[in-house]
Amino acid sequence: MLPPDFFLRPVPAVAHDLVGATLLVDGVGGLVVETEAYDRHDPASHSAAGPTARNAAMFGPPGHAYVYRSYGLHWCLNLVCGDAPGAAVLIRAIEPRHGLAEMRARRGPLADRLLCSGPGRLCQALGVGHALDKAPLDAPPFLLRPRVGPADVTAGRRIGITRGIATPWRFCLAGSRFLSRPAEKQASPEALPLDSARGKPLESAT
DNA sequence: GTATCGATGATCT
DNA sequence: GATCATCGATACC
Repeated sequence: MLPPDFFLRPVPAVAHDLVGATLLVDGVGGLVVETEAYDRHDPASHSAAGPTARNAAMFGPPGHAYVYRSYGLHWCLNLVCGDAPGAAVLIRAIEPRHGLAEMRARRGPLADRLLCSGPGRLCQALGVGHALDKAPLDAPPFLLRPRVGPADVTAGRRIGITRGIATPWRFCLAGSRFLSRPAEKQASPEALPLDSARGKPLESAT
């Protein structure tokens, strides 16, 4: 179980700390390896324009799920959290650890690395759908266990959005083979000259 | 390896 | 009518 106030902190901190946590739905799931943070003052967020029927869960109590349909065919799972209403963490990828047979039955006979490597894929693999919108995360079918040891977590730009693209609120477990896409290179001081020559440096958040 | 495109439907302008 | 917090197939390098 997670500490009671785990979800009451600023969204980027929660998104960061969810990397390495274990997430199961009816016993099926594994290690969270990729997350993204969204909040009310974020043009990329569903909550940016205020409460609507779809995003109601984001304005409800933290510690509950926000599940929405994406592109008409996929489901995406968020964990509502933050120190103000309208914030949530999108779960983008999981390293499959439990219920592999169930996942393959739902997803097809795919390679393990393709089972949960994307927000739509993981929802299909774990059986997450609209029925779990607004469901509490501290009760069945959910099971959330915090990360045990230290983890090497990278921050980078979020994926698949057209606004707020500079905000580095995507968090990945470094070196994981189960990400939806590779993590961005981290701007370490020594590598800066090389990285700058190769690509654009991250712009600052806000 | 990257690029592009169609599926498909709720949501919002 | 346009826009998606996506995925999988296909074409090409």
